[in-house]
Amino acid sequence: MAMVRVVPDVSGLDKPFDYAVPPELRAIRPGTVVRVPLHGRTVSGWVVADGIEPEGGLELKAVAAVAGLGPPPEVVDLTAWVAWRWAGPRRALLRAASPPRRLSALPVPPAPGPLPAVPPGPLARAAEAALAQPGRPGLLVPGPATDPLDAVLAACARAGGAVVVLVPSVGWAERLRARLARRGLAVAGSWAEAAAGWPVVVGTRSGAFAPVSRLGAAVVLDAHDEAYREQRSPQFDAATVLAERCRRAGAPCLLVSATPDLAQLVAARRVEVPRELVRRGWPAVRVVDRRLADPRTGRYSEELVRVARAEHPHPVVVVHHRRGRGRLLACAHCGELARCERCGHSVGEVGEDGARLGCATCSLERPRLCLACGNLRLKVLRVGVSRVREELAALLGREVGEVTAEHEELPATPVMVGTEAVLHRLRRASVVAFVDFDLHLLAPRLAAGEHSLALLARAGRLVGGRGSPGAGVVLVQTRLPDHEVLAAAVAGDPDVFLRPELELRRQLALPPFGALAELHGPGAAEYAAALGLDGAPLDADRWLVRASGHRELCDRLAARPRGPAVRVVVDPASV
DNA sequence: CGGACAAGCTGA
DNA sequence: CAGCTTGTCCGG
Repeated sequence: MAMVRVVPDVSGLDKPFDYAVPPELRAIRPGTVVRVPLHGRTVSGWVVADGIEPEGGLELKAVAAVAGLGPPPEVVDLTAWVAWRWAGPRRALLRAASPPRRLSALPVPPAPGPLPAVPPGPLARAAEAALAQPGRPGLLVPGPATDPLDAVLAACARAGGAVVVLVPSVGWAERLRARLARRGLAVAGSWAEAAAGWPVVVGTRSGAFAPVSRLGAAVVLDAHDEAYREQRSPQFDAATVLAERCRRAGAPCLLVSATPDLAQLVAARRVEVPRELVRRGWPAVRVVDRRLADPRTGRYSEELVRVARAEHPHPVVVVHHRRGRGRLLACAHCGELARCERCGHSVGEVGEDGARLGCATCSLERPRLCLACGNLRLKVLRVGVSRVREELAALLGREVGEVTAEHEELPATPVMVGTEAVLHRLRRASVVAFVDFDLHLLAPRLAAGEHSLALLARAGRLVGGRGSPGAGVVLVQTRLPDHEVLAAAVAGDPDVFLRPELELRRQLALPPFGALAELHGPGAAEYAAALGLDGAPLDADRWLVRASGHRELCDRLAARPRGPAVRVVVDPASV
């Protein structure tokens, strides 16, 4: 009797089990969703392998039923690699690769239409050159405001299988689907259509597992975007997953990013985009040196006030990366930092007028006074968005709106203040001004520079490329005016930052040279020791381990099963 | 995860 | 020592 290996859809259980396949269930193949008996109950699971050889003396139970369609066999194999690469359970990946609801039949695919013509133009030519060589992914680095559509069309114009296109957000996916449909391409709008053979699939993060069985090519737009990183374990990066999938399928993979991350820069084959196209895709960036500014005169430069007062066709967006009002306070009398008495984290002003103090970590609130000396006068060391909004409204003498991830509606005011969320939610601006860019440049994480440059690129998309009609300006207030990130943005050339940064990482043997994993939980120290890797504690129950590469790191992690007392993040972003 | 079973604690 | 809690193991 045929036998299959099944990964049960049971959380906390990351282990395959073997079952016999009764003759009447012959539709079973890797990927099929089945019902199987396990420990006295019947659970769902995925077939991950067939043709299993019986092990001596073990009486196998039989698969109870076929529950529906699942990922194609190549994707099932891919989930095993992803589980290894990010040291996490396979079940979550099989879920991401499966239809959202039970599905037992596929629609009839559309008749193959004519392939779109490759649009003339330098971006399409560069994309074609990159797509001509499978193996390593090709990397295109246009400007952030350069429309990447031609690169996508160049991929779609290649025959030989379905094209998978990834974009970072759902909204972008919808817009791109509509644009491709207008050019006569049949774009899959569901799991079933992708599985049935629609020629183009546009998706977000989980699109890397799209159920296409004949992959022709793949394109990842804004390949550096943090949205490609899964938040739950295993915390895979969809761009890396799709590149590996292409490698296995022998299909070309095209990464497109104005600000590629260093790992992609090393892993991919760079295909040059004409210099002038790149430069025109970067916004005009004005760096405002705040080194000589008196901290007491406020945090708004003359330039910022001038542009905010002027009339513009689109909003002026002021970006500040902390929510709330006063975010860090100290006693004006004794200098003690205002901290939470329960958890020790800093407390900020909460409520309409900031009359109370609240903890963002444990949400405990207390009256606005110093715990050390009882003084009622606290001074604000770091302000939040609400405070910036109040100050700007007073300074400009006009109404100023506020946008954070929490505000449902976008304000209609010509000037608005927001956290980074505003750059995701707004499509167009005349000015994007960063109040304190040093918060980004000096953020305590390895990729602070890359993220800062990506932030400027995103702002550039709102104001438009330099020289394009109606283009605005990105204004950056900083005390680090010579920082390479700013020099790169001003020059419209990311390599000004990326080259020296890559060299620095090489010298320090930091990623992308070598691989890191963060372990946390009460058992982190013990587990770090058991791995036999170079390790260092970060704090009470967080450890960082380092290996020569992912092969060594992931093999060690896979070889040593861990208890629930340790959580593992491969390629941690927070370091 | 969730059931099975063993070992530990409590009270009469 | 029954009756209950807590912990550990295991599932095909």
